[in-house]
Amino acid sequence: MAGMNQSAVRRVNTSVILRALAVSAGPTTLTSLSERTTLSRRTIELILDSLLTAGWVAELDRVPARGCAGRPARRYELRAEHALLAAVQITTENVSAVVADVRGRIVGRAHRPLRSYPDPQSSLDDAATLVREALEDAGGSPERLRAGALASGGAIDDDGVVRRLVHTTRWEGVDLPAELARRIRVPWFADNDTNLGALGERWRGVAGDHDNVVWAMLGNRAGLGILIRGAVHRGLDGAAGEIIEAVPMRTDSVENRPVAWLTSPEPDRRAVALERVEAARAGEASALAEVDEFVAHIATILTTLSWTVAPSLIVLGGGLEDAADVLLPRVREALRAARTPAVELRSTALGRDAALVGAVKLALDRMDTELFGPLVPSL
Amino acid sequence: MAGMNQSAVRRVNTSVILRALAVSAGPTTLTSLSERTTLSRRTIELILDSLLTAGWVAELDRVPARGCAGRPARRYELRAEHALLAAVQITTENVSAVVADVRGRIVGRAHRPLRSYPDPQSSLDDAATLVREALEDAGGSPERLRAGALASGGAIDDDGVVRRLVHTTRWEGVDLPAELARRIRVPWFADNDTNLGALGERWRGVAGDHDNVVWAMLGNRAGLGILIRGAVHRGLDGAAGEIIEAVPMRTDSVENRPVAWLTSPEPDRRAVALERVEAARAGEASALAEVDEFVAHIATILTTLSWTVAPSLIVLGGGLEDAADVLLPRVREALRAARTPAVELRSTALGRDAALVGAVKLALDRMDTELFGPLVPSL
DNA sequence: TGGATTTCGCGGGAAAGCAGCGTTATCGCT
DNA sequence: AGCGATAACGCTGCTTTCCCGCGAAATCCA
Repeated sequence: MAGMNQSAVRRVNTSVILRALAVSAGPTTLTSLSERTTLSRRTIELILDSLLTAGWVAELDRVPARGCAGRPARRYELRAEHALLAAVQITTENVSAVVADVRGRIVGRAHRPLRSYPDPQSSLDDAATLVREALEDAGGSPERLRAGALASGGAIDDDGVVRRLVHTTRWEGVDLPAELARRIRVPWFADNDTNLGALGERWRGVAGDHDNVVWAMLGNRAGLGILIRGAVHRGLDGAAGEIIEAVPMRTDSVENRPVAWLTSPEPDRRAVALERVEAARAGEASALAEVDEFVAHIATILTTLSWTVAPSLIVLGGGLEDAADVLLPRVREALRAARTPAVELRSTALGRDAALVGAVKLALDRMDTELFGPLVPSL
Repeated sequence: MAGMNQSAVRRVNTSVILRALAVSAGPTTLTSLSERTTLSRRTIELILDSLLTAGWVAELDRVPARGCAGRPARRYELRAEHALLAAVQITTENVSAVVADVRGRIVGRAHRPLRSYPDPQSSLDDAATLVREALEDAGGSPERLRAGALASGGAIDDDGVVRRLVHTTRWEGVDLPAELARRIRVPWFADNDTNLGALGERWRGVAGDHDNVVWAMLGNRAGLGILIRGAVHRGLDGAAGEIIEAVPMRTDSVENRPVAWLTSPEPDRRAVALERVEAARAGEASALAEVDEFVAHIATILTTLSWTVAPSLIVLGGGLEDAADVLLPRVREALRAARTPAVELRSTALGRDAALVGAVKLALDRMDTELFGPLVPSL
């Protein structure tokens, strides 16, 4: 229940202007910023001054605007490379890292198989190494790195602590941000990979206009990423969306049919699944039956979601996108038959990068908060 | 993406001070307000001045503070009766209205059976009449009424329009706020009764500290009210929580056993249900079996919720509270057996008034926004 | 070449909050 | 009853921040 003062106003307005610069494609003029932010020209002038000296913004040459009269406007541009963000994803098989600028453009990458998944410490060592490699790949000096975020499986709570993970207890209680900050000295954050998938999809993928989004990976592995009012919803102990924990998987269940291996991290299994999908495309009866069964399974889960979370968009990802042509129409039909609300169903636009893109966004948002304070007076 | 200016600061701070006055039990001093809001004494002085002249705040006599030295402080108090809020609830059987002050104290009531539920227009006429009666009961002049809110069953979207209602289509598309504003000329708002139950429970009930709450009515009638980050979550077309729409109810299903009539709006059926509960308390085998079956049904739904919405608290209401001693321990046990996250389970503290209390809170929040503007710059 | 258009650059002013200090009223102790 | 300690009052002056508006500057177009 904290009040506001003028410096809070300045912080908010600075952040607003930075965001306005970030969303605009090219250079921007004072007038355009003024219109979009409802702030006066003078105010923007002053704030841009401090952003210039801080290095966040560059002033470009003045160029006469072709085709319209008037004095040429000063043109400003976000120096996207002024700050770099790191994102790492750890799966059971691999660890991959990207380094991105504040616009979300990925400027460096690194990828390798994990030495030993069950062991948190060595995995986190690998993660840190990968971040350094990605930073080198980006050609960026380490001191430009401002923040990082980790995407991992399992239930991760609001503080980034692993609360639960299928098939192993060795990660439980690991404080991911703290562990990573020990290895690479910037603020770190962590979240579930499906949650970050949803976040990424809203930032740079297919979920742009939607405030309530579910990013769904359903199959052999299963998890939901949930955005409510545009923000990740973790729930108690990060359990929101961890449906794989809900039911112990039976060997005879749908999730163990080959087609459900679409979501598997193992290439061999994925290949088998894709063969089944191809067979279904070709009209082979047994493959079609298997797909139908799988679709029914997916539709059951999504129907439940439609009457509880009721997102306006569901994004299929985690491998399912490779069978989008087969799955999407069938699942849509099943949802319509179940008379659910008119939820939109799409395939991921980011593919395997979804969680990494979301992790970049997480790091970016948190960096913003650290620099400018919370935009909202916390009541 | 709107910037902030000083008048926005003043609006925010005025609202912050009003809220601080509202939550404090007795009269409050400048110093105490200053500490709680982190605003300077001077600022609070000035804002209280305008609130005094506007009638929102009263200054009380100075009384020496017993037991501690120092000049007696000026004491201010929220004039709770300065504004009145109306709340109406329409069920299939009844319509009831309350009038409350800004503290949420209910100062007037009215209640009567509904003439004809399927007919929206006559039902809304009844609702308007009841509000006038409740206002009379409160002894308040109509011009002190500032806003009103309606609680109704069914899927109600963000604009207050009924999108879906079991067993009838006659309410579909009815713009509840507009219809009520035609009859009683204040701003009106509408929401689902279970959503408002959750909101009420967080404001004046058992859910005070919890940000993610599910208010659950499960049985013959069924619906979930969902709070995420403290705010009502409606979802697409208001479908969030409308689980009764998910599955067509079968005559042989659990929801049609007598014990499930706990949630029925019909007194006769409720009486039958309570008899069954009493029999179970007495240890009668068939009643116990029925209760166990009902508990399993409830636990199934709540388990699903624990892995999707993952609230930190689930409140049982809508009639279930009358069997709390029987249901709560059994459902808790079932959830524990299912290894769900450690969600808390409680019985409603507001009982049948939950939705009405929540409606008062809804009207209050919206009135606040109308008076002081949104607290957050909308990005 | 000159009018129209658009932005620049800056001075003045208003709104809001903050810091600080002497004043005032009360308590508790002698 | 008197006196120091205490805590709030009431005010002046100051800082920060934003807004308004006007003359100047730079460009386009006829």
